[in-house]
Amino acid sequence: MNLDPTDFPVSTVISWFEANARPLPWRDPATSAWAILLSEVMSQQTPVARVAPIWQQWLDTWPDVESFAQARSDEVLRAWGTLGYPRRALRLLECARVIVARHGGKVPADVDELLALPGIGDYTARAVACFAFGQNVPVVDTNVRRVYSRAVEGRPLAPPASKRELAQVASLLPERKGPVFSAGLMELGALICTATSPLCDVCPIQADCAWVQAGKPAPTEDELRSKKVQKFAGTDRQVRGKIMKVLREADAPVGQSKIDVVWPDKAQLSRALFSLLDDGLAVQDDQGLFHLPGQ
DNA sequence: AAGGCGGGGAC
DNA sequence: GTCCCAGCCTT
Repeated sequence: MNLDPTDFPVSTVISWFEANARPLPWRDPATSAWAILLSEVMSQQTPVARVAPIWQQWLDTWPDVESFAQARSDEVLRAWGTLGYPRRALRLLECARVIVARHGGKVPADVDELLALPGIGDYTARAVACFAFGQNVPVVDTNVRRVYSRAVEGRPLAPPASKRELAQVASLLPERKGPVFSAGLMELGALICTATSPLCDVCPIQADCAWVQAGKPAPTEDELRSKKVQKFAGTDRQVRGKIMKVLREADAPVGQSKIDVVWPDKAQLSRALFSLLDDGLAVQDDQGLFHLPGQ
């Protein structure tokens, strides 16, 4: 028994959000479009609670896109710290340089122009268009997919991201208050309609939720099979992280011996190191020493 | 469509 | 230990 999208309790979500929104620093109305873009990129796969303090420090160091565009890669990677997926930091630097070089230092408001920027995909482009420029475009992140999947389709697990969901979520958008509605959907997914233990008892749209009405069915075997969480312990990703930590904390180029101690499997260590060089996250100088990229 | 890519906190 | 997180990019 699905919920007809035209019956989705839009105004309930909006009023719930206005009463329960977390005071995230980038929700200050004075936040610039660049600072909002920065918050979105940092929040790609990193919980917002970890992002907030780094975001503040970052803007203290580089208050605007022009100043950041002149930063050196090694400064940027150190400021990024342990937010994870440091390729995002390099793409952010490229992104800022494109905004300065091709958009006169102004973050573009057009979704297609945003999509053309390095590191900006379907979610982030629309989040910036919506939250920085007030446009009524669908903003679909993991929270929105989960809320839509449960409340409208009665399915316990959000399906893998697809273009179809953009149209589905677009069909829910109200005429005027798209941005606050989208922020509300995301917040509902982050605080109430959570992945593992949703707080249905205090959910403002519980009475309309197709999943609740269906008796909160568990995921089917097929749905579970399509999930599959990624391992971390023992993967190249973990080894890369350990090497990057050495490079971030070094005040001079380091020799192979400083890298050898972070991981016992030499073949895997070598593979991880080469992949970092390939990604431009590490550089080897003419004496064979390793360091973060400069420039 | 699938798989790689960090790291920390909740359980 | 497992699971998740305001995804993006390449293949």
